[in-house]
Amino acid sequence: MGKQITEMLKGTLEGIVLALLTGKPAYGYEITTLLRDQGFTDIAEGTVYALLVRIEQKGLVDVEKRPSEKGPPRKVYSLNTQGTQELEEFWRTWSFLAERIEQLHSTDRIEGEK
Amino acid sequence: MGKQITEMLKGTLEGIVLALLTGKPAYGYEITTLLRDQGFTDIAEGTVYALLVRIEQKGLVDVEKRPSEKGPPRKVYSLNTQGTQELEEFWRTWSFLAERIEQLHSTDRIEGEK
DNA sequence: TACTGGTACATAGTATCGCTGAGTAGTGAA
DNA sequence: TTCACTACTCAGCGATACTATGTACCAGTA
Repeated sequence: MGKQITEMLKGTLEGIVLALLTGKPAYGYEITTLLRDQGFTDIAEGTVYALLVRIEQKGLVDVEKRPSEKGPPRKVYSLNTQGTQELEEFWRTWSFLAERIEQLHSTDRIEGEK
Repeated sequence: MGKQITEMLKGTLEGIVLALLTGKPAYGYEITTLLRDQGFTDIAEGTVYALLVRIEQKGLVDVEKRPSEKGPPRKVYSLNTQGTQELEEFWRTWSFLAERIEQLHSTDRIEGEK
């Protein structure tokens, strides 16, 4: 997919992860595989963990440590009130951007047909 | 709009500018005002000029210097073949991302209604 | 003349964020 | 013991947008 997606994920990946956490707490490794399942095959593990540290420090999630049947204990993240607000703000920002870009996309196509 | 949009623009602003240039060459100052008109009110002039330098160095645009009636000469940028290809790649990447995020958005709304 | 404001471009320094690459550790199966 | 999967951590890097500032040209006006 090239390098474009890397830059495009900046600012959106956080929202994507917050959205994944809506209603269903999850731990880092689980989130990574969820992302891979959804088509983001190239997202590095390290990226996800770093992001989780960030949103925890921003106070957007609550963390609970739980033992795992296999492997080290898990850190389970769940969206709190502040995280929910941040997610809503994310959707507003995303919609703003997406609307304008889609508009450019359609006018581009019309130009192209001339 | 906060800082979310700043991060979200990374990777998309270049595509936005390339799209603006489709079929109609433009110069930096003009592009800045175009962006402002389209709702991107907070984009700094410096950001646009830096981006234009970048896409010129990448060879995505052709540049022509033209005198202005008012003020210093303008640098008029026009999309070339390579730029057009880059823009097409941008649309593919954007569609990939937008589809997945919109899907998350809809499932989020459904979750929220429960 | 001096000043203001609009036009037009440029750039040094900073912060953010995702990626690379490597490492640590626990578990179970071959 | 070796491998593979699970699970988390971290140092260093590169790309990009923002801040702040500067240069320069022109027109109107007090």
